[in-house]
Amino acid sequence: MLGRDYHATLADIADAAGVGRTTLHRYFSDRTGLISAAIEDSIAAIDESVAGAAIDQGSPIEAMRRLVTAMVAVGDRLVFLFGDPRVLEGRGAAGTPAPLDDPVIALIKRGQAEGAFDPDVTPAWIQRVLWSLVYTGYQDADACGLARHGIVSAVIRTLENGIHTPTPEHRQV
Amino acid sequence: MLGRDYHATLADIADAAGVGRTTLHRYFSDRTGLISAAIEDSIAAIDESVAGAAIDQGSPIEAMRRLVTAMVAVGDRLVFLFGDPRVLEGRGAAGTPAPLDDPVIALIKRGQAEGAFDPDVTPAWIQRVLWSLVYTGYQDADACGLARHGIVSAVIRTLENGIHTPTPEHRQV
DNA sequence: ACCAAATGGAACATTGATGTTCCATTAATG
DNA sequence: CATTAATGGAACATCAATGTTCCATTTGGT
Repeated sequence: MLGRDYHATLADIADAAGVGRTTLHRYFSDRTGLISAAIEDSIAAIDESVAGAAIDQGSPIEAMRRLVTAMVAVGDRLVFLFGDPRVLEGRGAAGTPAPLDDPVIALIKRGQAEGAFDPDVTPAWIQRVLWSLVYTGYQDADACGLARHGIVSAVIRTLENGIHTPTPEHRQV
Repeated sequence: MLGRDYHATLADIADAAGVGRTTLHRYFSDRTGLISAAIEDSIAAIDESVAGAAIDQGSPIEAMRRLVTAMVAVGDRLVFLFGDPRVLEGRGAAGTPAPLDDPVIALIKRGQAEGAFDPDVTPAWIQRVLWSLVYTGYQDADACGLARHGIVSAVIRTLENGIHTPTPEHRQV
């Protein structure tokens, strides 16, 4: 709910959750508390999903495909956390830099070192591209004529080859 | 300003513009009026920039490169118009579908027909990818170690080739 | 210098979201 | 069935953003 609209009213959220606004306040002291709880929950879910992808193992390309799959699976959490820059704003200096930044950057650097990924762009750029394609795939799936299960393959395909017609050596399954 | 934060306070906007809040109200009857004016202005600027790219001429790849350049040049307007889905929400049925959808889709279809672009994904998907890369490039330029002038080339490079190490036949200038 | 227009600040009413309190109703547990 | 906890609704105070009015000041043109 907060992922779809970060400024949703507490009344709307309560309605969407099927509870009264009073009950919502009983569980979360104030709006900040609710947001914090949602952030913690989302980070945990994302961490778990990404950890399951074991991106430090196997070939970088295969690892990246597993990562995309894992990210799309928790797309709603990603949209919530990173869709509105204000969500994670107060957390920059404090603790976690971002839930999954470090292992992803490590994977990208490994892929560049092994010759799998474009070495002429920064790892940070590749990371943003990854994120933005996952976001786009998850967010605009229906607008792009993509079925839910088609998101992952479309994201992987475009992430790996861009929009050019694939060359034989880069063709994937 | 509204592009950075769609929910910016009128007082903040007035401050950023270097005028008093009263003066702001004198030019725009209410917040809706201000938003509308900003939308009109942004659409005009985008239309002008994209028209200058003449994407119906030349090879699809060259046209797409010109389009990316034109889009990055009006990145702030794009961020404002499409960054928050609420901005253009009330305009769906009324008039313009979106300022530049049709010519871009036409370019993509032409590129697919001529064998330049991946024919196995929908034009709508390619369009979203294009938009999301431009958005990412414009928005996160500094976080990705990209100088302002490096955005266009990074976006084009990744859009065309993905994150794979480029093959000789696909290498660009 | 003078006048007209525009500006910015202050004060005010209004609105919507929020947080709180109280109470009736419902669900769960013995 | 009786007791207890949880729930949802209503009412209220608070606060921030908004829109309005009024007035002193500044700006620009003559």
